[in-house]
Order: sequence, then C-alpha cells, then structure tokens
Amino acid sequence: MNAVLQNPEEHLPLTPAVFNILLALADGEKHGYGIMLEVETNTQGQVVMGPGTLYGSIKRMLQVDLIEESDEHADPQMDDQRRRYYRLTALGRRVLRMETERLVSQVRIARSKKVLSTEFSGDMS
Amino acid sequence: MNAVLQNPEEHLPLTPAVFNILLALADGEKHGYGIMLEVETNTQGQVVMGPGTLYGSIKRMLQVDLIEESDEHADPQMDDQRRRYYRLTALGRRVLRMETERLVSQVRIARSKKVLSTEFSGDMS
DNA sequence: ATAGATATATCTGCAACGGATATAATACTT
DNA sequence: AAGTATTATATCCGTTGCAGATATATCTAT
Repeated sequence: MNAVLQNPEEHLPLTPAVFNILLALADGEKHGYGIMLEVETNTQGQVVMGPGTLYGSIKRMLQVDLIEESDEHADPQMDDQRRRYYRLTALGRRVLRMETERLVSQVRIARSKKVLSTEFSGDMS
Repeated sequence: MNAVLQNPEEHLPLTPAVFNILLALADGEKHGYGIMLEVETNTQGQVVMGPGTLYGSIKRMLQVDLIEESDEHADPQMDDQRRRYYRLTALGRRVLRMETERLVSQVRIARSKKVLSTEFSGDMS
C-alpha cells in the first residue's frame, strides 16, 4: 500500500465512478453487481455502469484501501457463492465525506453565480 | 462540430477541470490565466490547475462548443495583447446547469446516507 | 434441461489529466 | 535602461481511468 495515499486529500477529486461506488457502500456492504444496481437506482437510470468500469474501479479502490472485501457476508440464507462483498474502509468513509463536502462547495459557488433556475434556462440568442 | 454533442447529456458527467472552467466563466468572460486564478480562489487553493490541464481543456471545450472565444474583450485600458478571452456558449450554460443539478442530487443521496457530520467519522467496526 | 438473469473478470482503445518544458509580453525594481 | 519576476499561452507526452466487448460461470425459474 502506497503510504502517501493514506492521506485522504491525495484521492480528491474522485471520479464519478469511484464516488458512486463509495456512495453505494455508505449504508452497508454490498457485492459488485449490487453496487451496479444501486448506482443505477440512485441516479434514476442516468448512470449505467458497465462491468469494465465497475470491476476496474473496484480493483483500483482495493489497491488504495478505499474499500475492502468482507469474508463474511450477511444474508446467509441467500447464499450465492459467486458474490464478493465489499465495504468502506475508514479511509474510504473519510474520503467520501470530504468529496461530498467538496461537491457542496461547488454547488454553493454555482448557486452564487445563479447557474440554477435563472430566468433564461434556454437559449439566449 | 459533432452533431451528437449538441445534446447536453452527452457531455455529462463533467470532469472537475471542465466543470471548474465553466463555473469560472458563468459570470462573464475571462481569459485563460484569469480562469486559472479564479478556480484557485474558488477552491481556496485546493485546486491548482496547471497549464496542461487548463489549455488542454480549453482546446477540447472549444471543439465541442461548450465555450467560444470572444474577439472583443472588456477592459480596453488593461489591454494585454497576449490574452485570449472566452465565454460560455448557450450549450455550455445548459451543460453547466445540468451538471450542477447532478451534483445537487449526488449530495442529496450522500446526505440521506448520513455521510456528512455523523457522530462516527471513523471506523464502524 | 434449457433459458435468462445474475455475477465476476479481463482485455484494450481512447481520452483526459497533469507535469515538464518552451516562449514571449508585460510589469516591477533599482 | 537593464534585469528580474510575473503574466500568459501553447505543446508534448507518460500515466491513468473509463467503457465497450468479450468470456465464463452460477443461480433461478419454467
């Protein structure tokens, strides 16, 4: 593990893929496919993560300790041996919080510039 | 100009660099270096855009009609012949608004999962 | 049993970021 | 007037991440 990456700020800003994955895991562990479905639900179908993005991102996030695999998983009745469950690390949770704060401040700036709900939401020509 | 890219949704999600540049131009035209300084101010020095990112992004944004160069620039007294001024296009403004809305909804989801200001900012194990 | 959905994984082309480097005009300093 | 720092734009290129295509296997339902 690269020691420098223990510093949360080194991870910011997050790519949308990484942010969405962290967000999907924020309320508990999930398996890869479940993350994919949750992201699709969260974004109302606007973001559809393909397997390349999903598993590629998971691999990288494991390497830099944003998430970790959990050996034991909930739902022992619904046991699907293919599934691999992931959860946030302490670092991952911190990074998610900091990135969210960053987004909040971006939105605040946009609001101050009246980007949202202005009288001309269409073409100004 | 690629016709498909006239559709704002094709541009989303934006990279942080592109979003910050659009945001810097939201309240009026600026020249490249001025954009750089404004982004640095906006983000309280957290985002420092190097010239590669700045001018590379500007080039791409011109190509897809998110911004355009303005021949005449304000401040005729402070005339620096090196400067090249840019402003948002109608498309650029629309894309900026949609991306901001996207960020708002991401923040909303994060809030609903109590990512911000929770009692446990650390590990839940 | 067969089909369709679930689930993970890798390969690869493409695009964007971002540091390094270059160059020149402008402003400041003495 | 000369020298230095700052302002300003531009390109090159190595590294990284996304995203579609493809492959494979398990599970569920009929």
